[in-house]
Amino acid sequence: MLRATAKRLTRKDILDASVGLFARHGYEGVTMRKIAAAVGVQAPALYYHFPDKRNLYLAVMAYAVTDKLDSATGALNKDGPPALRLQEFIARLIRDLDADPDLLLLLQRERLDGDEERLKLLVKEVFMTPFVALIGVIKEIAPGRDADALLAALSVIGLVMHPLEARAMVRFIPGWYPEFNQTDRLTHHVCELLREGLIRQAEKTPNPPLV
Amino acid sequence: MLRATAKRLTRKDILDASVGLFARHGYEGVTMRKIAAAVGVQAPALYYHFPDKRNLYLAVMAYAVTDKLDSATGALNKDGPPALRLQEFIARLIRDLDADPDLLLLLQRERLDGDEERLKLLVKEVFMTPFVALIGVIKEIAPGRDADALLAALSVIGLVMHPLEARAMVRFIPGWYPEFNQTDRLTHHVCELLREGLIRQAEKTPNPPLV
DNA sequence: GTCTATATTCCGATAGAC
DNA sequence: GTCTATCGGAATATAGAC
Repeated sequence: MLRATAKRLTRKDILDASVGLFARHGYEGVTMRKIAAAVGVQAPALYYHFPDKRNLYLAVMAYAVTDKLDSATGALNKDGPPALRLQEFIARLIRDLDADPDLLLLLQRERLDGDEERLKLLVKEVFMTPFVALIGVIKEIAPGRDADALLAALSVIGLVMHPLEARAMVRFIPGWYPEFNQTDRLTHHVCELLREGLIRQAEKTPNPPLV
Repeated sequence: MLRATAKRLTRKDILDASVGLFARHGYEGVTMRKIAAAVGVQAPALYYHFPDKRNLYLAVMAYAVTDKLDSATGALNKDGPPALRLQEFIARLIRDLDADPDLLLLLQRERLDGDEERLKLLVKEVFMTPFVALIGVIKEIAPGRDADALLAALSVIGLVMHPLEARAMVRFIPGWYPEFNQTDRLTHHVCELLREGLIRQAEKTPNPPLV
């Protein structure tokens, strides 16, 4: 019940109440009645503001993702050494995704449920600009390997998103501690992995003994 | 219509027809009628084999994930240098996830929709063993950094899964070519990233010129 | 072991009063 | 701009014939 006092609904009231519901339960798992209850009205009131459920969902998606990657993207377009710009991008992306769990959930759901048209639109309006900038920075960092820059950009995004996406499950792994959820720790780990790799020490130790 | 000739249904017929439906549309997006249609029977026939929709879904999950990570896990437990075991694990995991798109989709959906109890069970029955083995190998590779081994294991999984999960969207990025879907190319890229890092060249080039 | 028929509930969406 | 009342359809699940 978001409207304790106000009498009239605004479009934004409905969107604010809907984002979390669609993020947690998905499009099919949310009903117009439940949205209405979350806003504090009866279901038909929603149809004054949105023509149908699908259009409400599309508006929610647009509302939830708009400008959310701008800060991280800005780090890529700054001046300075590309390696530092990349690390600042990672730090900001982790910070912003951690601060907005609904955004992370909606992106995952859209990846699963979006049809070709919706996925193409999401890429065009949200991911294209940061992703292309990320590829550019990676090409600056490793000029000789342009062909793999797109895969490397995907790897960076995966290093950032997967630990956040896996939070609900990984806490059941033995050896997990709540500190692993700290964003600065994840940022530090990802940046160090990108700087040092993971299995360089083994390369330096020729022929480890067979166990 | 899977049963062109056979008269009687088996439990396995229903599971085979259900896996793809739940993977593509999610629990709420699939109806007992649609499952029945895919099997080639009327909906009530399903209730002879499963008590309700929820139990059918749980059986589908168990059926879809059982033993699917055994090959990759086996690579971790072999003899030999840990760095090679890790790379063989990555190669097998990418190969097996690529070969079974329904598995990848179901795991993502369960991560989003599973309640605490179901997530805990999934970790215990599916992810615990390979994940702990992966952590062990990583500790062998980088003995000095045990505290970060869990984060490193998460990173490895993210490097493998994210490019596969993002396939539906990444093809709309300029510069993408179908060859990026080749599993051996992804495997090679991930292993090289883990060996070499991504921004080492920049470290070796002190003070790159400001653009 | 599967069918037809159906009970019950809930869905998205509309009509019309206020 | 929101309400009550309701339509038409589809959902899960059951009953009972065969």
